[in-house]
Amino acid sequence: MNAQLYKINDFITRLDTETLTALKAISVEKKFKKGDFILRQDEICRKSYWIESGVARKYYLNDGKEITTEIYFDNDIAISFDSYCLQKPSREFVQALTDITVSQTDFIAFQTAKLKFPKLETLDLMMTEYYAMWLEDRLFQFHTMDATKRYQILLENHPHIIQNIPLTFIASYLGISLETLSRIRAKK
Amino acid sequence: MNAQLYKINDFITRLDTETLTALKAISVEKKFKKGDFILRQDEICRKSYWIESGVARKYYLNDGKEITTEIYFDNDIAISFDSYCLQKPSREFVQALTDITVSQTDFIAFQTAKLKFPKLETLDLMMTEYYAMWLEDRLFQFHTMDATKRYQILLENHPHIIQNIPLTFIASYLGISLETLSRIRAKK
DNA sequence: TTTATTATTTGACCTAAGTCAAATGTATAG
DNA sequence: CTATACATTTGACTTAGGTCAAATAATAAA
Repeated sequence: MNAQLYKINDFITRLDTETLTALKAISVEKKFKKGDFILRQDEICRKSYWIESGVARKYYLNDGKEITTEIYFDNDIAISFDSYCLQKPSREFVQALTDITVSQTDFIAFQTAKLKFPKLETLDLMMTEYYAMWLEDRLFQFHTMDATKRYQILLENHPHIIQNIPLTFIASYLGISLETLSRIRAKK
Repeated sequence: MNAQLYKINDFITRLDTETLTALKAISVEKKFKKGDFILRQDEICRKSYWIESGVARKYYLNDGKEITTEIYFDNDIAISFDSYCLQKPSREFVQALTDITVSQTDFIAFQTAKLKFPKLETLDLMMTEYYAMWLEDRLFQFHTMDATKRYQILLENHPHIIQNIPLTFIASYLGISLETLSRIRAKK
């Protein structure tokens, strides 16, 4: 577990019960089936989705081609970030890749709860910091590593990714073509 | 100006004078000369640097080669993000590319001020959201655009960048070689 | 099962961008 | 003003990865 996740975990375990209760009060468990859309392009992302089980992905269309930007596993939070923050139409889709269970929290309810429970604002900040660090790391990979290296790192962090997920999504997530990914896998 | 910047600006103009005074009280104006290091690798990033005038860059070393990750202009905030958030040694350098003036704010002083003035925590969140959106956009460019397109977009957003800044830094920032950038410029 | 349908692999060829090397241009220090 | 260092351009060649097309696998549906 990385340092920021540790920090977040630690913070949550120290939360007072009132704050925790308030958070639980605005969250609902939901289920989606494989292939279901959790969010579509042009919709406003009015909820955050904490993945309890299953796999999902986020993607957008670029010249009609799907570009997968994130693959979500257990304990990841799925949102279209700018759509959520600014409550504007999303450029991205979020889709279940397997049957999944999520804990869904309403944006407005969360904003309201933060006013009463300032520690939720701190939690929000910490999670946003975590996302920014994740983006920095991903950008670093695009900036300095070739396709093979990026694939190796993905495998190290998510060895199970090859079991569940069609290659197209993985290739797109890595920013390479399907064929190139197939060739990388064939070697070694 | 993008929507998030607008949101931040709006928030700042509505801040009560106590909060504003508290923020000013922990900020100091500083000057650096061209070439000076504002932050070195392995140092902890204990300050944030609001650029008032001049140009700076952030970079890290990868196999002995400098990779420029960000170029800062007026009103940008320079920090090594994870070093600042986690107060751990920085992997990045921050260096003045021209003589610059910054408003420098101490990390610990800011954390303390946030406890007394909760609106500073909200401001912190908004600025972190802004950084995450900026990273998402940059990642999008690496994910979907070729070198020429990325250069064009950089030029649109920062037409003055070619006046001041050596090509090596720009090429590195765009993730391409110096020679390729020179050829892109020669065309068109 | 058999047949569709969807995933993955493999081959042949092409292109964007990298590398190495040399030439030219532009600053800056004496 | 000249010399030395640094920046940029240009050329020749290489390579990672893309594209298009066809061949297999593997699933799901009938």
